[in-house]
Amino acid sequence: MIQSEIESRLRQAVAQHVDDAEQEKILVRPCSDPKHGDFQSNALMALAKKRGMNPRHLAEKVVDDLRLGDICQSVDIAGPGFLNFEIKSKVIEEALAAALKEKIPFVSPASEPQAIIIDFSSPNVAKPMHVGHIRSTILGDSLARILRMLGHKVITDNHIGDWGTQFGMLILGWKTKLNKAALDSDPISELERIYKEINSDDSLREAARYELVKLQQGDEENLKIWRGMIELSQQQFDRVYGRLDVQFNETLGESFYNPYLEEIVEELCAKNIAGVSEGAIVVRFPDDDQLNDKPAIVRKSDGASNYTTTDLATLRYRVEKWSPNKIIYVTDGRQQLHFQQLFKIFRFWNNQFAGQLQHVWFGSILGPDGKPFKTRSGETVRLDELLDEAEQRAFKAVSEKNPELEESEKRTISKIIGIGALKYSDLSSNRQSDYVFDWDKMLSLQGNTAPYLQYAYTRVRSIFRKTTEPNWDKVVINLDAAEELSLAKHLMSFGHTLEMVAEDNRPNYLCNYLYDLAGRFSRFYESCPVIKAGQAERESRLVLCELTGRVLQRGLDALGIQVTEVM
RNA sequence: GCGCCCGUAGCUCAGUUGGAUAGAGCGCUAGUUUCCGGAACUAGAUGUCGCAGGUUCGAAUCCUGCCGGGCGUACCA
Repeated sequence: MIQSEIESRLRQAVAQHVDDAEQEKILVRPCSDPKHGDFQSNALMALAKKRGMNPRHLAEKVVDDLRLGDICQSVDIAGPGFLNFEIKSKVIEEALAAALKEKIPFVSPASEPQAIIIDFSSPNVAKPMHVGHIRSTILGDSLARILRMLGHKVITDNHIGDWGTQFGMLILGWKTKLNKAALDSDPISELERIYKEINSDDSLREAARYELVKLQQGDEENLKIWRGMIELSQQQFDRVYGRLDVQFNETLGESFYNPYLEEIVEELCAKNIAGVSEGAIVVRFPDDDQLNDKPAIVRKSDGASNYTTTDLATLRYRVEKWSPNKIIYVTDGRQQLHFQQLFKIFRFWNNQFAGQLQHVWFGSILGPDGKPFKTRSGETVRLDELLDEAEQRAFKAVSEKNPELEESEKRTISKIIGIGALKYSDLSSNRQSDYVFDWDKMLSLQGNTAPYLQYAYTRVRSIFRKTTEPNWDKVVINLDAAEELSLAKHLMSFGHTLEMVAEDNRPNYLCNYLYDLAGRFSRFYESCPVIKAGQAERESRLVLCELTGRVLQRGLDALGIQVTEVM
């Protein structure tokens, strides 16, 4: 990568003048404004400031020692100490030629691959998956794809909610209220119905608790019912994940960790990490300004453990099984306090673990009224119904645009467009913002949407249906037009964009990059004829088309979105 | 009360170590098609970046205070 090459040479040059320079802060970025050049570095100003040096003077000395003649046309110092680099077009042309041979163009694998566990989705047994699961599922899957693309070993881990007091009610309902026919036709709705029926009747509370105790004590009948509910739920999960094209390496329920909960609480007490308070066992954080009045319960006063304990057991299991460098939890922002506590307790408890623990949180999905997204009747929106609607709306759009397509082809395309639009609308905004769910916007097929990117891809493919593919090894690349150079330079920063996404766990950087790419391609497409050009120019431009197509396809794939030849 | 997050164009949102003149889409106005998919492209108008201080050569970004909103805050996850 040219960018990282400039960066490493700049670091060397800086080291000759500032021996204690923070190397990792010396960064080279694409220019914010192309008139300044191709790449820029702002690092010297901060570096000089911290040491009371004159930034401009430092820049001059560093540039004197910087050997970039083989890459750069020019290296300029601007304003108070910006460094601006202009790349030789020959170097760009060589980079494109090299990219044609790379498996993933413009991406170099991480120099130190890491083992990273991503915990996301986490649906609950006997409940329908709903909009609340969509952000976690889509974000987590995208992060997994991106980290894998960068060469890391990723373990996707689905932590299923298969345990808790609700199972007392569900088992009681199963035994006394179950409608077999309804269970056969729509098991999840029936499970939801019996749960609600029991839950709304206070007189059944004791009986439900009794069923729960029996389940916890290993009663055969109740265990069988419980396993049946898990099985039915897993079928539902698999259908949804299949439609979303999401896969997990590991799927374990909370119940898997039940055998370890007691020993963990005892160990925490033995190590004086936890203590008794108001009948419960809690961990306190007296040394932490933020948590000193926020104890975490690890055993409730009724003797049962809660999710903090389960999560500790899960953490220990994962650390032992996978020895990860990093564990990422993708959940709603409302769980921030829980994860702060969890990570702190785990550090007290297991001080050998050197990996990172990250809580990657996201905001809520709101309806058009600005309140949490619900159906008109106030129910939570089921995920399968949401996917149905996305596909139906896309089908309508595809049918209007391309009525002559076969029915089955329209179906296939509208799945790609509909699911893609849904995913993209979620991934393209800053994950920490709440976002307003808007069908028309995500499928409006204009602006920063998946269909716009997919459309750009179909235009690339359309060109190749009308011409013969050149021998890529022999094409002489020659970039003259401003639109060609603008497109080519942007293509080159694909890998850097993925790295930034991985750094902050923010796929919206990639969305912005792809949107920018599609725009540059459209401008190139408008002003640079490909098929009608003479052979040399045509083949050179076909390289740009081919690489744009590959980067769009890989980039969308990193978001879990597919492309289509026609739409 | 305490903690976290948010407040950027009429609407929905971006904004990469603090960095160069704050950007998109929608909507609005005016254009572009003998040419590879017009689901496109070009041009134009629109901002006290919630308010007030501070740090800095430089602040939407960092610090302090205030206003407004969302969420969390011991036995749900």
